[in-house]
Amino acid sequence: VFICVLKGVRLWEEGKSSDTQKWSSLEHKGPYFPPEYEPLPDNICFYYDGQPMKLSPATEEIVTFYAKMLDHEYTSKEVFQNNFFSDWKEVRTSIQERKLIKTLSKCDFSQIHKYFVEKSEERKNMTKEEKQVLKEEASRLMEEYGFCLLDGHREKIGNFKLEPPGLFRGRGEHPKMGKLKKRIQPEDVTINCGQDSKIPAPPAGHRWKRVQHDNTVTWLASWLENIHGRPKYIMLNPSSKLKGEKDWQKYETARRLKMKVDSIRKQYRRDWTSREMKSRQRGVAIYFIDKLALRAGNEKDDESADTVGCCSLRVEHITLHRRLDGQEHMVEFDFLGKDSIRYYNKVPVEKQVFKNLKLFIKHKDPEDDLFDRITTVKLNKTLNECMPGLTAKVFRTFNASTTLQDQLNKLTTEGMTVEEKILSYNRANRAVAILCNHQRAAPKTFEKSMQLLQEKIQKKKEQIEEAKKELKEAKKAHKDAPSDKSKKLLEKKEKAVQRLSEQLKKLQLQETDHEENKVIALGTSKLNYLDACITVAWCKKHQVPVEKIYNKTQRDKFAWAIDMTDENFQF
DNA sequence: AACTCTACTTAGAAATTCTTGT
DNA sequence: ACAAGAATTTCTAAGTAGAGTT
Repeated sequence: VFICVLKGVRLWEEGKSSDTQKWSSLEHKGPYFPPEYEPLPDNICFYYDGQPMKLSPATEEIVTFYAKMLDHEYTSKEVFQNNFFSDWKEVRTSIQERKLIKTLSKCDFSQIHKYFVEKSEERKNMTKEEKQVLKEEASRLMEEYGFCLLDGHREKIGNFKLEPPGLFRGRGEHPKMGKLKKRIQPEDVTINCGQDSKIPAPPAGHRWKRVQHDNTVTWLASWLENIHGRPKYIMLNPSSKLKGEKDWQKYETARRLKMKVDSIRKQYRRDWTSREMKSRQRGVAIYFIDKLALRAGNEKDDESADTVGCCSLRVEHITLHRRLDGQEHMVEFDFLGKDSIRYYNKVPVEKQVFKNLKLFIKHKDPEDDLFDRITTVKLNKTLNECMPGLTAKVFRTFNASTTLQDQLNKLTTEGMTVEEKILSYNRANRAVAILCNHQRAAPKTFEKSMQLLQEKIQKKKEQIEEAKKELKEAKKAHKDAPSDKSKKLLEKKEKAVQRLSEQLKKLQLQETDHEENKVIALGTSKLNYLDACITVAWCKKHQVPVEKIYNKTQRDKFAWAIDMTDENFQF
């Protein structure tokens, strides 16, 4: 028995080490700690109920966090104010502070606020030389803390600076907004490094929480963040080999799904008519994930914003329309997804899906789960049985990359200029961003820049009118009294009209592009969902320099694809 | 099977730097 | 040379999902 157990353990360990060992040597300097708090100068003061009040450094620091945010919308929210005030209260040590400060509305941070506004103004107005000094300082820091040695290679770290203390700003209606995010002490930090590497030195007079040598994980340091008590990590930059290989693997999994997707689609359609409710729900859920690129929708606690994904959709998030906009069996989705970004969509669905949805919502309240018989865990288990490595999120990657490839094929033609090809690429990229619902707040300068563009267009149109008039005159002159000179003039005027028309077309194209990008964020899909091999192959096939599509960071991240992809690559 | 813990990817906002037109 | 606007980088929150625990 003993031998069997021993063998079992060995086998398990070997199995584990062969596919979960992430590195064999790892050395780094540990995280960089943000600078200590610098107390306010004596002439800058906090006022309570009209009276100046000197605060202890600890409470003063917290007050500066709030004061700095004063002209941000956040500080006008009651939840934010209450969370801030109660966390601030807990840090107050002096009896005077505890006794006196009773309500936020009597707190006056305006002098402190003004002080920081002026400070940042000063920063902006620094001379070139002063800025250069700062830049060098930063690059020295990067040089010292920004890299690690992993398996003998110098790799860039993604976030070597620890997060400074401040007030927590959640996304959307977050119940914890305004809470104090505490300063991280070395005693909070776990270091992970190679067994025989040099152990990073903690700041003088301090010690690490723990030093471990676990090569089954990729992080260099971790701590528990105090708002939710979740772990945070210091990890490598996407340009690293470790991350790059993982990224490549992700797209290879998505490509395997391509081989399997027909049979999976057949299966979920079959599930729509299953005797079992859970199979029907699973079938419809996977259909949504596949068709609409919805996220899985894990359960979440109520200590965060109320957002949902597919499996956590509630009855109130969909409306069924027998007929809508001239189409049958329409489902109207309206819910807040990740980062409280609104998902709003009206989609026609198969009759059987419509019937099922009606069934799922029967006798339920608006706040009940739409899919009450399934969870993301069960759903992923089913998917994994269809194909090893398949989970809900693979569908997003698969559908995003497939869409890019299809759109690129559709939108690119040989006669196009490089500029037109780039526009096509952006269009294809945009189709993906829309599919994945990647939105952003409209840029503050949007209206202005749009107006500017429209003025330019108007001007161009006037120029064209003018040029046409001149052309007409030239024509007439040439007809009345033909001569070499009149002919030349005519040709010149014709060219001018043509040139101006082209410029107008370009401006109008720009206008469309700009308008369409108003609330669409292209970056997220480009960085996380689109197999870089598709882009690289397209660039090669159509002689578009890859730098026109990928900036430096993106080229670093996708080095693996740029190196190995030829123009015949198919996703 | 529910719950907890952990590790990793994905996300938009904000800050910073670069580019462009004047 | 400089200011405005665009592009890029930084920051860190918020997801997904696997594994372990009860």
